[in-house]
Amino acid sequence: MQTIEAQRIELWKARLEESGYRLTAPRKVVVEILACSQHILTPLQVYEIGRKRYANLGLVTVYRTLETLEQLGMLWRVHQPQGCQGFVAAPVGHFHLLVCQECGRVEYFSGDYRSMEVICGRVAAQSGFRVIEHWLQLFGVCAACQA
Amino acid sequence: MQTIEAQRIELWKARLEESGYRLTAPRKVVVEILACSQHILTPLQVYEIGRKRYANLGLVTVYRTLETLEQLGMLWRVHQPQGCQGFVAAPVGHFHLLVCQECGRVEYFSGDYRSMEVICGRVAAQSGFRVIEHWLQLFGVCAACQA
DNA sequence: ATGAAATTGAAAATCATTTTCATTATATAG
DNA sequence: CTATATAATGAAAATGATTTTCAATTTCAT
Repeated sequence: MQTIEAQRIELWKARLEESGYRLTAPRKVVVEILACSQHILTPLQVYEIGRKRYANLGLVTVYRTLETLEQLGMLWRVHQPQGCQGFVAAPVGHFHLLVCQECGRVEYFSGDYRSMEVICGRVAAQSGFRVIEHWLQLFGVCAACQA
Repeated sequence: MQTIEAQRIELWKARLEESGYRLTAPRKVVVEILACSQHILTPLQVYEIGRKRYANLGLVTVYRTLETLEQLGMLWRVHQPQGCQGFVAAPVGHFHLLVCQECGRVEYFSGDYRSMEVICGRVAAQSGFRVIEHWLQLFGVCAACQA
């Protein structure tokens, strides 16, 4: 296959190696699961899916790999009203998340970058804050879950 | 005093009573702390501050009171990259948060409501999602912490 | 192939939060 | 104002997610 997911898997593996991490079997499993998932996955979910492919996988290793992938910018931790344990593939470029509250499906959208800058600038001027980062996230129900 | 904070304390107490909750000493303590705080506070911080005023205060009661105040719409749980245990007073009206990453100070700003609606509408149309809720939050360093 | 170093998984520890439950405080009826 | 039903409390125990520890294993440069 030469899908987006397949490309992402290769990219993530290459990035791990470039960053000095060894390409181990458990790491490959975690990478393959998350690079292909369009749903938010918790560490436990990754562990359970992963064990079907690699029976000896440890939950601790899942936690450690998720942390590494997040630090390297490949994963995002997703915050939701119901909890903040989930991870999804970080998009390439400036995107925001749309999350289905039923099934955890995630879509990426490009916020209006211009107006976001305007808002940040205005808020910075009024508050005296130096604004560093912004979060914009939408929640809803995906097409499949509406049916 | 007849400050905003004093008004908020009275309002929150009244709301608790209206909603059928008893106005107990521990609840008053928690209300008074959070109605006056301009910083994000964790349950443990509320507990520690509260014990100075009411030595017998229990941490469990703090948790329960925070939950109640959140359910009644008076408190917001604040999500941050570093963690999601903090609470602040919910603003009256449609506002977003600006959070100082050094000290946890919070300011409220009104997002551009119009353009937010536009974004939600566009994203809904493109994705097939029914969009229910949005989060917009800015992070930075407040004036005091920059000095 | 070899060996140093990184990585692993199991078990134990930790930390925040929730549940349980006997005791206490509240507010309402009398 | 007192009695009383009930809500609320706090201590202890339980839970659940995450982190630490550590001996055994795997990886990869030599």
